[in-house]
Amino acid sequence: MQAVEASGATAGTERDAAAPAADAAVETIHRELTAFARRARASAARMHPELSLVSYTLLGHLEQSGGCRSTDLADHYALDKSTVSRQVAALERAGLIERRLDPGDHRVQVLHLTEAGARILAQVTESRREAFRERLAGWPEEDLRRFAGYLLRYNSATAGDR
Amino acid sequence: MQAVEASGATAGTERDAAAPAADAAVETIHRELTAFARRARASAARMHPELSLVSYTLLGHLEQSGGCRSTDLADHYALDKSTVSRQVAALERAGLIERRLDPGDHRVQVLHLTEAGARILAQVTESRREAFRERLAGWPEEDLRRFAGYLLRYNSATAGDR
DNA sequence: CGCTCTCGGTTGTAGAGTACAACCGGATTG
DNA sequence: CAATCCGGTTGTACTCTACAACCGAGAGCG
Repeated sequence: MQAVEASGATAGTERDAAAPAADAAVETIHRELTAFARRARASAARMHPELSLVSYTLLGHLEQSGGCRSTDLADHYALDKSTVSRQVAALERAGLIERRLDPGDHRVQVLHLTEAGARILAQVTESRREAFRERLAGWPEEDLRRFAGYLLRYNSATAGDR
Repeated sequence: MQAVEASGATAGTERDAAAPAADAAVETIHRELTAFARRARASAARMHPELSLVSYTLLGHLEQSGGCRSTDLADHYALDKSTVSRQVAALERAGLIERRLDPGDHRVQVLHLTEAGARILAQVTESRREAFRERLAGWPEEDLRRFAGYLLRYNSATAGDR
């Protein structure tokens, strides 16, 4: 890896006089992930006023899973079922998803992307991906792969408890 | 680096038949950062009911800068000045910060951490850091350093436009 | 069968975070 | 001084979210 180090950023707090380098790294990860998170919503909203970050991830999950229940979404994203219910209602109103009654159990409604929903999702995904690609332009492929791997590892470690 | 790769996670969408590996990595980064962001607020709130993610970052900036104006905070975090105004009001009400009139310019009020504010901030930082440390336990130091570096690089690239 | 319990989902209510627009009062400049 | 700029506050409205109460459909049991 190369001159990433002291690129100013928010690196201000010279911490750890005694702590090992690993602690400094953890601190940086903490700070930078936090900074990213704080901006994500607003920037997502700015990029695609039509599809909030939550709606986007919900649609994404629907696509990936090929249809699932509201409860599954709530579990997966650690959201209250009422929240999901309203989000889903909005997405349905917008014509991006549809509900199909489960013939086997009349309590459940299986959610599916509509054609329009799939289209919008693909479009937003592409535009988001493009934005990321731009920001990551110039990174050596090796670094990209490693970065992706780290994020996967980090998120999967935290999937449960957060 | 080691077996981070196909750790299942959300890596589901086997994309890129034709796309280079770099694209796959970008896609993963995109997905995982998004997932992280979506959870951050709620998990932060769960961890420290007393200090929201925004309040936390605001206090952090105050500490780092050693006092600044509301406008600076708004600029730095791409927030509306009204939002910052209310956050600041709340933080002041809670006794975590104080306003000092700039003797040179009676329009500006320089914000400073109070003793209590510094204490709470340190406490929350420590607890957050501990949570991160736990999640990152077992990572080789080399990976931690690289991960931190990547995040710094990523965030500094996006600092302006987002 | 009928009663209770569980479960998926909706609705009522409330609070945080945010933006935009209008405004206020001190500072700057012509 | 008048016009303007600038830091900050207030009014308003909307979204996201949680919690709690509720509804209707299965499931288990006497």
